[in-house]
Amino acid sequence: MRPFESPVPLQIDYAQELNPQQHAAVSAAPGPALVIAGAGSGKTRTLTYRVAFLVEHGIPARQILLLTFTNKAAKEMMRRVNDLLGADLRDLWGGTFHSIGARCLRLHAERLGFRRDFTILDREDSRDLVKACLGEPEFETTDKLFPKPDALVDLFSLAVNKYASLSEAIACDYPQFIALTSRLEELLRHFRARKQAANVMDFDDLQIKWLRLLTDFPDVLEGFQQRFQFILVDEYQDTNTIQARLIDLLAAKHKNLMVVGDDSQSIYSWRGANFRNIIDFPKRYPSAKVYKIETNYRSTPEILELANAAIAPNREQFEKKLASARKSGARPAVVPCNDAGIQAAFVAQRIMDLHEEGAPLSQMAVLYRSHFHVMELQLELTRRQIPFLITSGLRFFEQAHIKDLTAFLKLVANRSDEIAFKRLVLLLPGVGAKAAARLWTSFLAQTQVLLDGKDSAARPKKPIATCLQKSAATVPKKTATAWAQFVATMAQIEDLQAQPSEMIRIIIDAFYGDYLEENFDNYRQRAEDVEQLGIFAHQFQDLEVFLTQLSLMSTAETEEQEKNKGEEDRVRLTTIHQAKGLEYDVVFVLMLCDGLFPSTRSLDSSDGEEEERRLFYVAITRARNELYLSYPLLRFTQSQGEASQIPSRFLMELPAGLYEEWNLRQTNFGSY
DNA sequence: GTTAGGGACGCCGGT
DNA sequence: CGTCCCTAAC
Repeated sequence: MRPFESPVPLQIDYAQELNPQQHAAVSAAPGPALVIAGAGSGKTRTLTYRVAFLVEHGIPARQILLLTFTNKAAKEMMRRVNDLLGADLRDLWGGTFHSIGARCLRLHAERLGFRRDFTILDREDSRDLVKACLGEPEFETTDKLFPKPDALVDLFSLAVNKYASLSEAIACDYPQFIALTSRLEELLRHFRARKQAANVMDFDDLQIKWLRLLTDFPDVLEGFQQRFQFILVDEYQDTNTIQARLIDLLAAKHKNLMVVGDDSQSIYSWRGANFRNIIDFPKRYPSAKVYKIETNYRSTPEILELANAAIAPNREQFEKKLASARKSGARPAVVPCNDAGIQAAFVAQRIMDLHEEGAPLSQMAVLYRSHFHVMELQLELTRRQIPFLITSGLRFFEQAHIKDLTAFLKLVANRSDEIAFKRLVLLLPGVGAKAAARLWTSFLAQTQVLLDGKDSAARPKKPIATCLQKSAATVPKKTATAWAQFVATMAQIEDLQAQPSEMIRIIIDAFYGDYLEENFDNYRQRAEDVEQLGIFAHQFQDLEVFLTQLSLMSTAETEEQEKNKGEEDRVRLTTIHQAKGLEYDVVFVLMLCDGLFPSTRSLDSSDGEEEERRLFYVAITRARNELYLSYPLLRFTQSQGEASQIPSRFLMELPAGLYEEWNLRQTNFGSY
């Protein structure tokens, strides 16, 4: 394809609104391009303008595919393009690899032996299903060392994400299970068969089956290649092997592929991300143009210098030098504290001081390596009544009560969903694992009674409630009342023809409200959450779309809902992983002790330390104006009680001139 | 034979 | 804070 010639006068003055490096990338000629965009250099801005640039040059929105790390990022970019151009971007496909995968798979599920109304399993669901497989007679074991369902799910997932066979994954990452390889392979076969029978896909299936769809069905591949003439990928450094192959296949025809990333911010190798994808991109695409964007608009020179020094020990990276465009500010502070309690007190006090000087709480963030590092601080903030917003380990919709509710909807959408079914009947008093399994068998038989005979497609589906009714023989006596209530609820919601918010209303009124009240002390809080879910559901007319969205929404996105609850000014508490792409005026990084950050478990592999260092780099570069790096000298541990801590090796690596060491004892220790 | 409740232990990260 | 295992109760 020839370089872009503007057929019409352009609305946007690109050279004016972008710096020269950004402008070069945005106006790149068609063909493969790699954009190395350092932290805070306007990566999102560059991608946004690139989309606008394409649209202005007459590329129809439906021919553009935009793959991002979160759905929120995709939405945000499309909104910004819309603001820039006023163009209609509804036809532009933008989202995460998982959500775009789900979309493609829905179009062609039959080719892979699934129906297009498949539902999506989260990690817990997968674990439940693996557990169910382990309950089959052939897998019964008394071996205490046999891997737990959690470990099995991890193992199966890692194999997929590394695009390796199970035996390769075992040999490479779980050598302790080598002797079990053939049994585990058999188990995996069962697990897969059961997923297919239940018409469900887990997160990994949304990638691997999408890839299979493209490799096994040339006509399908051809269709997508034809459609997606321009492909843009954000956060390319965090793609795994499958995702890189997906992109390569989709772009193979037109080769109009622009990938954007920062090799220094690759922090997801533990879930299969392959950092070689970005390093080797120029080798895979010899004609690729490489653009570097190296001006940082976010951080003060002091913070940026510290960041550059922090990442310097890493061997493998693209040569680049980030320079700050900002005026000088305060040097970052390194703050040793006696213990985690003092550390929490220090952070809380500092937050209060800054807030009194006029800094909004919402512009401050506390970052940490692992969720449990923040416990003491939560207590301290609560004690001092400093409002905070925490992105905890559990996402909103992974909470039991939210999952209970969605299980109703999932079963309506996909009556083969064994996992949803069992979850629901387990809510009933007197029903445990055994009764649930019996009920499922009998329910399954009932749903299939109508399938014999001819032309099942033309026949109206037998209502779920009727199938349940006919399974009632296997219900324990004391469950009878609850069972009737359950069946009645199901009868009501399946009449509604895909009105998610209506369904939720009925489930709460007819069944789940009572259940919450009987089973939980904090039922009010939980009831409020499910109400919230009902409100969120208002935006959706279509049940499948709603469920897909819900399954694939990240923590950050669910918080959008939370935010609407109160406009209160709050400090942000988050893991570094979840803070990716975000920025704050003031950043605190906690628990910089060797063994916690870098974490011991990451140091098994030689690449582990480099990845932890990149994580440290990501943490530092979230800060605009002020940065505090703290660690406790003593820490209470499970095994040894009070143990003295060694400061993180990442702190030791920093040249002393780049930070200021605070001594809480000498200064105003009393107030901390 | 099952289910329900209580106590002990262990924790990296997330679509 | 949540999962697992054990034991009491049905």
